[in-house]
Amino acid sequence: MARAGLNRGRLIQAGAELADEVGFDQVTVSALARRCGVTVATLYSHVRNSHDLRVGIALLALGELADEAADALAGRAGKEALTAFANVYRDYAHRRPGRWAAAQMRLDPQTAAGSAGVRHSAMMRAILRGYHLPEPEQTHAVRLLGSVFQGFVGLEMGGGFDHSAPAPPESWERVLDAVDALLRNWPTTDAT
Amino acid sequence: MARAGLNRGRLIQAGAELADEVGFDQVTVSALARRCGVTVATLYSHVRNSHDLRVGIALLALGELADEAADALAGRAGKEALTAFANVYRDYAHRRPGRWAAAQMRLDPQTAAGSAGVRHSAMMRAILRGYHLPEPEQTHAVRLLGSVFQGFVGLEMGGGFDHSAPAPPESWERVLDAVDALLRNWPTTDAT
DNA sequence: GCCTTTGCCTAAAGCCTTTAGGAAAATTAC
DNA sequence: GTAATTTTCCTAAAGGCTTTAGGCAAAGGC
Repeated sequence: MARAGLNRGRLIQAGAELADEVGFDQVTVSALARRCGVTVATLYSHVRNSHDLRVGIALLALGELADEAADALAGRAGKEALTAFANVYRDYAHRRPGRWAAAQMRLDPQTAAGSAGVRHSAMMRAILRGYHLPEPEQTHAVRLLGSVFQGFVGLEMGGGFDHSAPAPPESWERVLDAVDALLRNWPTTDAT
Repeated sequence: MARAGLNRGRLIQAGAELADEVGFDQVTVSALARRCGVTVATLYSHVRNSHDLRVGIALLALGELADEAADALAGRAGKEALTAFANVYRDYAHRRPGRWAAAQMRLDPQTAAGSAGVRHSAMMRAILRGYHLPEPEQTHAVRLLGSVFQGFVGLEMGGGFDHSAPAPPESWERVLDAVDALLRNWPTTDAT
């Protein structure tokens, strides 16, 4: 019967590749079975259901992203760290669009807590240490960073920048400059 | 036969309500037909297909959002304008989660050009006029604004802030303070 | 009252999901 | 080396959602 030797890991890997090729929302149990040269029912012995498959891809993506970010962060601090980290996100989104979309999936609290998502916020906090923000402001700053990265890449990928002139990379650079400047000069609470 | 008197407009309106109730990706032609007490095939005389329906909801949402934003902007400038505008976005997302998700849909260039999306960027530019940025930087600033708003609300809605302490509204306020400060003190290109 | 438009329906084909139950290959155990 | 077990895969089948084709009936204009 010449079996392909599939298992959960291989399947999710293949699912991630499929996502990058055709888009995350086109990742269906049927399409994946077709791609693996196997009947649909087969996949259900490796994966609980469609949602489980998608969550698997999301966790894979979050892990890869955290690994790359950790690598990029090694030995860097300040603006250099900020830029390196941000570029990992953006580059990953361009290089693996389907996986990146998967990483945006809403996960239930349990799953999220066990995901590489926690590593991500830890790294953002590490970057912020180089900017010496007062503690109560750190969380706000982490959220700002996440918002800017997520927001910019999301808009860029979604074609939100396709109608105005400057190419995204130029804006990206200026946005990172701006965020760096902001972190170095974080406004105090009593500002009018 | 006691007909309900449906037409495209009413259908898209109902679709928007359905989206807010069960989530935008649960908006299916079948579900909408069920909700309207009509057979599935009926909807296909009002709407080209599933995608067309979703695009319709997206355009409705973009229009509503632009209207509300324009209202909020009237008679305001500077930080007041920035805050009012930003709050319209965030409030809308909370009040109409399904529509907000619809508004994030990727539209093909044609459709996007004819949508209220252009009003949105015009309003952002109007806000920036109060900050007197040099022209080449304006577009970058518009993109930063969009990124922050989109990013923050997206993360908040996606549960990305559920695991750390301060409630989102507090961070939102601080983030808006920070963005205001940044716009008032936009870094020059030659900064190291 | 007739006619056109508009709203709606039945029927049917195609694809995706998911479960149930069973065969064959690969692995392990004696 | 063979027997038992586990793993991988399959056929079959039921239920949903999408979309097209063709036709009936209500509403409204003339």
